[in-house]
Amino acid sequence: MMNERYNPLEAEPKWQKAWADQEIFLTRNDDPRPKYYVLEMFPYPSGRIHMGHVRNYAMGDVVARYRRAKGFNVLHPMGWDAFGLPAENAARQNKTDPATWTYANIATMRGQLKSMGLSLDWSREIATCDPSYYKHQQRLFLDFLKAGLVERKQSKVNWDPVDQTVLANEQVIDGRAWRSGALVEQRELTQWFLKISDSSQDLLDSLDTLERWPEKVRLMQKNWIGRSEGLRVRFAIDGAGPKDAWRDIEVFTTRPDTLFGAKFIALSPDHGLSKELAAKNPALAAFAAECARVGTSAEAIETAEKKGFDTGLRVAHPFDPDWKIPVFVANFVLIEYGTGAIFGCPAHDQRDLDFANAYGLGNTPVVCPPGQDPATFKIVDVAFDGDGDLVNSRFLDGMTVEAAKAEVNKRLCAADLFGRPQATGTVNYRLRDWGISRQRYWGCPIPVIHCESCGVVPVPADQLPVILPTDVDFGATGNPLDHHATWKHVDCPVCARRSRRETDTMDTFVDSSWYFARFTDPALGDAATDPKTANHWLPVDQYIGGIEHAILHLLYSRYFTRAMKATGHLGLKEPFAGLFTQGMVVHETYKGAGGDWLTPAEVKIESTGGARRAVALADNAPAEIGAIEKMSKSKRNVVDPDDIIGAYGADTARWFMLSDSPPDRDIIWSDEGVQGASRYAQQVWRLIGDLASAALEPGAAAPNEFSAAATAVRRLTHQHLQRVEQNLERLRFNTVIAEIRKFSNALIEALDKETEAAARDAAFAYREAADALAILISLIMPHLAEECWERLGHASSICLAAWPAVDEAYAREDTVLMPVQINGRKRAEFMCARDWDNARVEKEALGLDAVIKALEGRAPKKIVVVPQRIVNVVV
RNA sequence: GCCCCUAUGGCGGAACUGGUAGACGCGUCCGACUCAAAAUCGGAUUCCGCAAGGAGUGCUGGUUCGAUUCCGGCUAGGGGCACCA
Repeated sequence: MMNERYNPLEAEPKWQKAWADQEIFLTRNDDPRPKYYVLEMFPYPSGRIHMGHVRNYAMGDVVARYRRAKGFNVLHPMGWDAFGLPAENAARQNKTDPATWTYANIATMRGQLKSMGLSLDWSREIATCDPSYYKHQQRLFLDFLKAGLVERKQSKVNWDPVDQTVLANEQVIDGRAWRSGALVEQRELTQWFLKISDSSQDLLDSLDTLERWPEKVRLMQKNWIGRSEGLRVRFAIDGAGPKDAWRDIEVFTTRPDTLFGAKFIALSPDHGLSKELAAKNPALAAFAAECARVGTSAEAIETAEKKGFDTGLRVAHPFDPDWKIPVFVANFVLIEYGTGAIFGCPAHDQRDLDFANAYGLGNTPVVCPPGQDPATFKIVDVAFDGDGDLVNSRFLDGMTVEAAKAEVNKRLCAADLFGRPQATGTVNYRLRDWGISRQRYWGCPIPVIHCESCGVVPVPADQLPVILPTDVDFGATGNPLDHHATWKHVDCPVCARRSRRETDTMDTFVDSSWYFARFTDPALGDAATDPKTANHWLPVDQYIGGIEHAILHLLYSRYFTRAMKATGHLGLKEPFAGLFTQGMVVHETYKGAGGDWLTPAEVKIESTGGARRAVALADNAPAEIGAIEKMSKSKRNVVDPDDIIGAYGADTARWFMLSDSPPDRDIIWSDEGVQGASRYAQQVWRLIGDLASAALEPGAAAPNEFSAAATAVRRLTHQHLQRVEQNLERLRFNTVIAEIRKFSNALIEALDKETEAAARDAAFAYREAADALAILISLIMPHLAEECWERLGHASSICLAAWPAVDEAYAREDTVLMPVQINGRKRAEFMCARDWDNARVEKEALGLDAVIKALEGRAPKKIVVVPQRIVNVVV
């Protein structure tokens, strides 16, 4: 049959326009059908979309289209994570202002996303840099402030000297700023904090309720929160009198069982006692300064040897007043964790051992590993941190580690030191408060005013939003808001005195911590959310994004949702019921003769006799094919989605993005793969054409009887439908695609066999198959599917078509091919009816020629029959 | 150092809760159509072997009638965390 080729470049814009004109993807909040909220992480408007976006949004779109077909009222919105440093950097470089740059990027990227044919409700589009969005964020901040969820405190911060901004601990990678890459310095600043650490336990406990989150992400968050149970123990300082400010040192330990192995106490250089001693001791002051200079860089820390300074102080062992322990200030003790002081047990902690060995403090093993003789067990330079029985520990001897911990805990909590219990059981968390202050222009202004007499005064609600001024100077470094002539000077709302506006703006993670709630009613003018609407839509049923946000964005969003609940904006704690983290898009890298990176577009791949060679297009010089890596500008191994869509169409790009690799793993972008996807689109187009001429008219009634051939076609349809559906539910898009291809392959084969003019029952079966295939295809290649749908004689959009119901009677096989094993090796197979009992199956199997031959007259010892599965004969 | 994940043909990968290993695709080879090419169609493609047959899911041991799947030990690759006491 003659078929014209399908032309995606013509069809795609046509259908995109039709969808927009008919407002097919507009979602109404008052739609009575059950809701389904699917959301992909919104993009930063960097300029152009990249292949990672294509993959992310292609996945979300499959989910959205599937749920829509299944009868759900689907919310599938899109917006822009629009504040952030790149806009400011661009402003400095190109003398454009950040707003102009950002909105221009948004316009470009919106156009690109629209060319992908995503089923998005564009009427809900938001940009976080828009005052209509950040107005509510400022309001949320003030509500949190009032509710005691926000705190202003002096703290040591990570200072990025290049971007002139503060970084969260999480934004410091190997001692360098995650964006600028500059070496991070330490500075004391007064900062705004969201008190996320107060919610540590709740954030930890609730992880167990997030059943549709990847186990990996939950584990990463658990480790990040870092709960540890231990004991705070006070050691009395030798010779200190009642008048002394420091009479004891409190340490935090998770190993109180090793107390009899203690050889030293170590204080952080930032510990109060260290500072006090340093004030009187220039040598110690010099040591502390040296520790600070080492900084936080990974190289420094990794190469730094354990160093300490003997303060000369001695403390008494909690269980023996005559046992004196030296007190050091040491470079490896962190002030932020626990109490900023530790007791060192060299035998059972590697760091303590390294330190003790350096300063000749010795070690006493107090936990003996099972099977070792305590009399000969020695520690030299490898500490033992495993389980065992206590030794050299007086009343603890013979106990397990766990029992010894409990015993020490009991005794010390009951003991008295200077009128208080000597120890208290404590739970420590690694998670620290979320510093949100940024000394930047392009962010949401923190809506407070600093007044000399009234202190920190919130900006009154009727004066919100505090809008970013547009007349700013990016000439100087630092925060332009700080240099602004008029913006920062305002009258105090309370006493009218001349005051100073807060010039810090918020961390952009704040912006992305509630956008999913705003999408539920994005035009709402007087509140961040309408709780009724937001509670209807939330939680997000399926959230999809990159693994790189496994900790920061997701943890902050979880906290922010709790804070919004506490202030009456939302009624739930967990914003994302289902989470899926997709893998990256990777590509080969190419290096030219000169050692410079080449883009895939600059290279031609030739394959001769199985060996692949790359040749630079510019000069025909051979190029080196390098490692397959994440697409990045620096390696130049990027493929522009526009180029692909322009050459093959969006459907092909979407199809390829979802085929081959499991969605949570990296996918290798390859030209051959794209061509394969494009070829398949044409194949479907031809197949639908053939089916259309073999099929009954749309909506025709089913005949009463089906021939064997017609029944076989109906089986194909229902079996593949069922398998596609099962794989869709698991978000296994690669196997969804494999099943769709199997289905169409089988239909091609069925049509080939059809020789006589189609009978009515067969024509019905082909109609059913064609409609089903088009609907399956529509999830991934929606434009092609519309074209097919039209060709199949349907008048309305395939986007409105209902998901075909699986008929179990057809989906189920009533005969199965039964393999027969002899001693676990397959020797034969036979067709077996579903209703045969085991005895019949056994008899049938033993009667097979191949089985009789393989048995060589031996009598079976045992015959295992697994119904519908397998027969195994044991001899 | 600790924690986690992964390992299957030439390549990406499939295999439901232990039941025919290699689905589906990419590539390659052969063939058809064509003056030719592209496109398309048909066939082959885990390895060894002409075949019968044998081996085979990183290595190694175990449990089982039966192991890619479960358990122990190892190796390699990837990711996360980290002077966190």
